[in-house]
Amino acid sequence: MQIENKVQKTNEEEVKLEVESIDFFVRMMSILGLPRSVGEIYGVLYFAENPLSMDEISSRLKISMGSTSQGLKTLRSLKAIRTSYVQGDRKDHYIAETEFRRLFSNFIKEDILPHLDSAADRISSMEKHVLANPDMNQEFYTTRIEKLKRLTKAGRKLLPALAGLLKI
Amino acid sequence: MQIENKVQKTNEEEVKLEVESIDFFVRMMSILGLPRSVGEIYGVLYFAENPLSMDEISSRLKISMGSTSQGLKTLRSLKAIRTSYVQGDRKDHYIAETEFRRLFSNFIKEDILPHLDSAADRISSMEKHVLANPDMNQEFYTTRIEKLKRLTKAGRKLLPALAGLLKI
DNA sequence: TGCCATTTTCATTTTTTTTTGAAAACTTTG
DNA sequence: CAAAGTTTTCAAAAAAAAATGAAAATGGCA
Repeated sequence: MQIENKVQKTNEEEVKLEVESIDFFVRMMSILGLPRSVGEIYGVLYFAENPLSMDEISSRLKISMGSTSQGLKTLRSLKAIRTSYVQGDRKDHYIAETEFRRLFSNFIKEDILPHLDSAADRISSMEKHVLANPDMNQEFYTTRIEKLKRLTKAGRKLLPALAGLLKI
Repeated sequence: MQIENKVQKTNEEEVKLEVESIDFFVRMMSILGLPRSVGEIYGVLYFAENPLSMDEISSRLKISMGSTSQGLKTLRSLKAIRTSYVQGDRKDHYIAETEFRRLFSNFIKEDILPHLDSAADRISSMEKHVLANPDMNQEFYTTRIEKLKRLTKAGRKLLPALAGLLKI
């Protein structure tokens, strides 16, 4: 009981701040194509002074344990949060990882680069189709395919470097 | 009739190439959060040797005129396609813009920067809530807010520069 | 100007994504 | 090792996003 109390947002400005934080991260995450609940959870954790358990998160946000569990899983896999041991409490507790640099780097590695890999395969298969048919306007098609190659190559180089440029 | 014929993909390799192109761009666009139909349309146009009209696109893809019109609108607003006049045909005709550098730059300007603008407002409002309540752990909250500021500032600088780095 | 071809809009339907909630699977500890 | 506490999973429900298709708007030209 006293533990819960310590963690509860009691004053008005704190509540308002939390609401804005949630709103902020819901939008941020939605740019990255992540579901609402993921943004909400991160939003709560970002301004939490103490580690929060799953049911504290779930009840503050009024979302189900299922969603909360899923959302925490996603955030964990992006390394956007980490667990933290809390004395005398059996539940897992979570805190936000606030180094955005690392967060982005993980997002790129996990959610973007795999697409680029499969893109490379598809491009070389396109190439085969063009070469297989001498009737096709080779110059036109080859040029277009070259552009795709350059695009994916640039993406593969640039995106991982991007996180490094973020001096946050 | 003869015009339609000229434009029709007649041979097998061409058809296969088109299918792969569509698949490629559907995935690319979905990374950017754009709907399937937008990727399909761009995929058809990317390997089209001649400008295509809306109904050619719609019938090749077997999607409705409504979707096609919407998709073309999106692509136009991203400057990913442009119209091209075709002699003796009253319909509008479209060709793909293949400079990805410009394409990305437009995407960032149109779909990302507006979010960063509204983010800035929200952050300054968060700041007010923290300052309004002296009971709050000022150091903790101020640090977190600083991080958000740096994040959005970095985004605003980095993202537009990103397109410039793409030497495609 | 009025007609016809073409494109856009938008209410409705379809599809996809996300959330819920209850059951199953773990985990800790008495 | 059993019982209670906690977390995960997953089928079903709800919500959100996208596509359809028909009506409205637009545009060109005789």
